[in-house]
Amino acid sequence: MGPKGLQTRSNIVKQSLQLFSVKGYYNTSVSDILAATGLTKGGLYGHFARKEEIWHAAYLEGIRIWKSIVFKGIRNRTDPLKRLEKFIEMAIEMQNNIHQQTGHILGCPFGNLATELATQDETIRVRLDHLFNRLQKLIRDTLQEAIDRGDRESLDVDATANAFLAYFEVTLMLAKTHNDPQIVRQLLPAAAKIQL
Amino acid sequence: MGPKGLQTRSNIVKQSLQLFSVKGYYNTSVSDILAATGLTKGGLYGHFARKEEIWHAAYLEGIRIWKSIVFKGIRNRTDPLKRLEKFIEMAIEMQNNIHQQTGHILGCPFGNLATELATQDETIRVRLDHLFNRLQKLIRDTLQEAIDRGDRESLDVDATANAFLAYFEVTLMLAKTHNDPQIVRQLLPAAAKIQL
DNA sequence: GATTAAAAAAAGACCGGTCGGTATATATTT
DNA sequence: AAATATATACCGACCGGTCTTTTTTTAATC
Repeated sequence: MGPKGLQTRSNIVKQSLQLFSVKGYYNTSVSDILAATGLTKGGLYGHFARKEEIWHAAYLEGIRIWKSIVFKGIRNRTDPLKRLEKFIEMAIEMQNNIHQQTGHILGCPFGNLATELATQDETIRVRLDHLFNRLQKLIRDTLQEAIDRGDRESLDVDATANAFLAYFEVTLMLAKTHNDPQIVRQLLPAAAKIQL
Repeated sequence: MGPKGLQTRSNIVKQSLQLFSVKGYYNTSVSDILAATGLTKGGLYGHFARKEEIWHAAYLEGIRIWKSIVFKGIRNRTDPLKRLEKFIEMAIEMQNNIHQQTGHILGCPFGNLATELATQDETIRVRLDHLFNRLQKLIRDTLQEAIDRGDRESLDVDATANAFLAYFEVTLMLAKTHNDPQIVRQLLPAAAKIQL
């Protein structure tokens, strides 16, 4: 695979991620991807054998991007509670960016996937289950670290981590139905402050 | 429309609601509905002109059923906080029933709709926005009633109502990815107790 | 730096199947 | 007998995917 091929493949993944995020998996057709990339069938299927494989590559790319954004402002911060606040900030910024690009509030891409595909595809369901478990563990560990450092009085780490995730997901969902980027800015930090 | 027709129509709605709930809107084909009802195209399209109309009827039926279940154990209770607890109980029971029938945890049907269709269909998005606003108002009013009665010390009604809804939605979503009806029984009341 | 042949990439025609939806004829209720 | 309900056959469009041909890129040679 030469440099040209790699670039095209990368573009397929990028455009597909956008489409799957906005339209969902079933409602995104291969033709949509062709239109977005400017390719034809032959060109596309030279890179991926099935639509499902395109989705998988886009999924991995989505996680990569998400990590890079969310953890960008988090490294080098020693205060664990500040890390959680920064996490919220980055999530808000991310939604705003996507809103500017697409005109839509998309919500949490992984929550969306869970909703659409968890009852349809067992492999995807298991993958998402792991993802959410890891995210919950990350939040729990961060809270525990805050307690150990003495930044916080003791609290129910499990319940608080669940609450944190819950605010996060549902705020994004409500922002989506409300179709208003402002509501994320208002709801998410306000709700998070109850627990932090 | 004679009694026979009414019964057939009712069955179409019932089966479609089941299918849309499990498979989502785009992934449910008219053929799926034909197979579930035992009808043929002619029979079906005598009752509904478009797939979208079937969905709309199923949506209204879904709200009707949801209300009947959730409010069943709520009427005649004067204690507002007990009503919220009963609300949670009924939601758990509902998920368990559906799990027994379908083998799946489906999550909140309205949350699912919001996720799949809010960015696709503006009419549906607005409808769901109203629905969630009403639900949030209902929770706020119930909390305020508890305060007014002196059952509860003063609290941030807005934030607590948002938290309540958040726990509710996200617990159902995690139950879906975890594919375990038990987790609803564990997570939902535990999380709710933080606020109530 | 131009020439060239092999390899990679993309185009385009085509496949069977399914999509949502229609028109008309036939049963079945009323 | 009239009205209602259902079956059957069919429509064009699009679905995801394959196959063969053409173009373009790549790397080695001069």
